[in-house]
Amino acid sequence: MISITFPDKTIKEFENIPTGMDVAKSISEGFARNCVAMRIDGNLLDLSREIQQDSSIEFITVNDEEGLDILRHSTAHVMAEAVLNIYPDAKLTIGPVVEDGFYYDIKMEPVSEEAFPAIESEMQKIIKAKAGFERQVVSKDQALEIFKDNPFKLELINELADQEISLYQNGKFIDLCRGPHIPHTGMIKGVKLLKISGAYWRADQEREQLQRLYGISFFDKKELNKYLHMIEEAQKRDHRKLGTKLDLYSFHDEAAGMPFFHANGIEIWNALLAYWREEHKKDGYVETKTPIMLNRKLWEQSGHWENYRENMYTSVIDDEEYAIKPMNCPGGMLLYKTKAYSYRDLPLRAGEIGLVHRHELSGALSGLFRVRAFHQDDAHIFMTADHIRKEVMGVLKLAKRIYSRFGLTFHLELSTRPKKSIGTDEQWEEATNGLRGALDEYGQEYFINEGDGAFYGPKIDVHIKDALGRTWQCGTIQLDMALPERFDLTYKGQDNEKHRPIMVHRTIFGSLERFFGILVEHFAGKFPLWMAPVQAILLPINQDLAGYAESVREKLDEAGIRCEVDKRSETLKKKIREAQLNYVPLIITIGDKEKESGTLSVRTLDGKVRMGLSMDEFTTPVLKHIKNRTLDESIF
RNA sequence: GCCCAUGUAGCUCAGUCGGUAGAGCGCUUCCUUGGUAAGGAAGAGGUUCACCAGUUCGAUUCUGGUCAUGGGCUCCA
Repeated sequence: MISITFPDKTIKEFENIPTGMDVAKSISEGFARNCVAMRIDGNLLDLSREIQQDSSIEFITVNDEEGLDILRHSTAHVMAEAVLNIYPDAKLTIGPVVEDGFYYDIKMEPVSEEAFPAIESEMQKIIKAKAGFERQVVSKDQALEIFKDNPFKLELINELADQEISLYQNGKFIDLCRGPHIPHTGMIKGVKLLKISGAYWRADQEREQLQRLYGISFFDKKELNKYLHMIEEAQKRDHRKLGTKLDLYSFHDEAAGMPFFHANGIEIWNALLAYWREEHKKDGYVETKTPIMLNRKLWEQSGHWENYRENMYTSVIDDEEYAIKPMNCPGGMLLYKTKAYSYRDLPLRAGEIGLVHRHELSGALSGLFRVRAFHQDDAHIFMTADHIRKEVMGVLKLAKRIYSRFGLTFHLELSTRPKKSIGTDEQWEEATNGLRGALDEYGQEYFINEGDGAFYGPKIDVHIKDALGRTWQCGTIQLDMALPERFDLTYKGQDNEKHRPIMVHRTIFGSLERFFGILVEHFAGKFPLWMAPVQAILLPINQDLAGYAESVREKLDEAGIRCEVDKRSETLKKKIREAQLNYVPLIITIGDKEKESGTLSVRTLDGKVRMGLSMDEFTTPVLKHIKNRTLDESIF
């Protein structure tokens, strides 16, 4: 007698060693409804396996993330079957689970999203049939025979080891698969096809173009609706839409990938930069500026001409070839070389808001997130090996200060020496240990990407997390062992000998344009007071008061509050509504009472109204709030 | 760069089975508006439907190409 304890504590006893199907059957009998798969001795398996008597079994329930992945992978099979039913000539390739759902790459005639309803209704038929997923193990030869009409599967099979090729069958549909799968298709309750795109077989541009169908599924229809609602919410804060609505920036065919910033956008931009400059000054940075166009010879010296040329914009001037900078570093090298340095001058922290241009592939462009012209908040820190730990710590602390100002959290990743790299083992060890030491001392947990560093040195990447939980790589701290060498940078040591400084490239925002876009989506357009393009709007309740409102605007403007008057001949109700929709933090109504008493009546975005504030009672807390750059919504 | 979709007024979009275009918002003017989420009326606005060719008596509509945008792929030393 063998007993198995199910997740909901029920116990089922078996006469013999149970098979997975026995377990599945007892689940369907009501012993544990939520079971989708099991883990035996640590291996994730479906419910169609033999169970050893001494196995340690753990069940994966629908609430587990793993359970959801199994469901979605099974849904990919269902989708593939549905596609085959509709397009018999289609050839399946692979169908994995991804972060938000699953996809299946299929060789078929290109289809558009118009095909989704038909595929979805075909999938519903398969789901309603509640066919069980059955696992079969066949020999390689048998597998080759079964999939003889599908060159992609044949390629996959031929790469597998000789024994144990598993197939999964639900109804008549059979697919090559490692598993595991849910017990039967009926467990798929909410399913939706999301998008379609082209993809290459084996991600190789030279090989067949496939159709990649994306979908998502849940154990519960409500979960699906919640997910679809979340997508809708994310779309509402799309920075491309909000940029138009809030009059921040625009894009034009005449300069693809090069954003135009409007007056409102520049107010935010300037607020960001003013803050950046203030924080960097505190940390002992100096600010520099280098030209955007530099002679080819410089790029040859830096190595960019050899390695990065296809991404650079070039031009010929007076028979000399020039390139627009894709990075700021070579210019920074020239700056360093204008002086002789003593060890006492180090560390030297030189920042630059540098405008760079990179000719990204046309298909890669996307709003402010992927552009061809952008500003990097770059800085180069020149130092000795002894400085590494402290300097890197300094950057981490600075990054934390700046990110938390926006309510952004972050995680850290350390990338180590790649296969193709320059420098000696000792140099890499010293550099990597420096970064690791700084990370350890900083104390926040970090991930390690072995071999993911740049060829010229190891790096720390900072990934921020926005209000929707999405992550973005913004900050980076890269040690560079190549450029100081190529440009023969030196400093005089205590020993009166020339030494090679160590250099770090670092950014906090990364690309200002991209960070701007992230902030728009993070705040959903509702910027904190210190960043808001229009901080206060004055609404005269009738046209006769427009002149007085203008005089108030001048006073507030002088006090340092960004302010506008809505002079339109509209009702107060409408003006307030529109100011709210544009997320103006301070909405001030001007009527005769206010004019007579010289006071202000202010409505904040939380809907609270304060009447009869004197100019001082208004400006003092507002200016303090702006100066503190707080996220706190309450001002008074 | 590759695949699919899209490109019509400042914005969001409709439309023309081929006969030179519409709505709402916005804008202008007038009337209104005296206190916290959309007041009313009239008017202007498209070098004519991204651009360039082709078919046609005639193209915004059909065909081809180009450019741009969106979703992916790839790329992001």
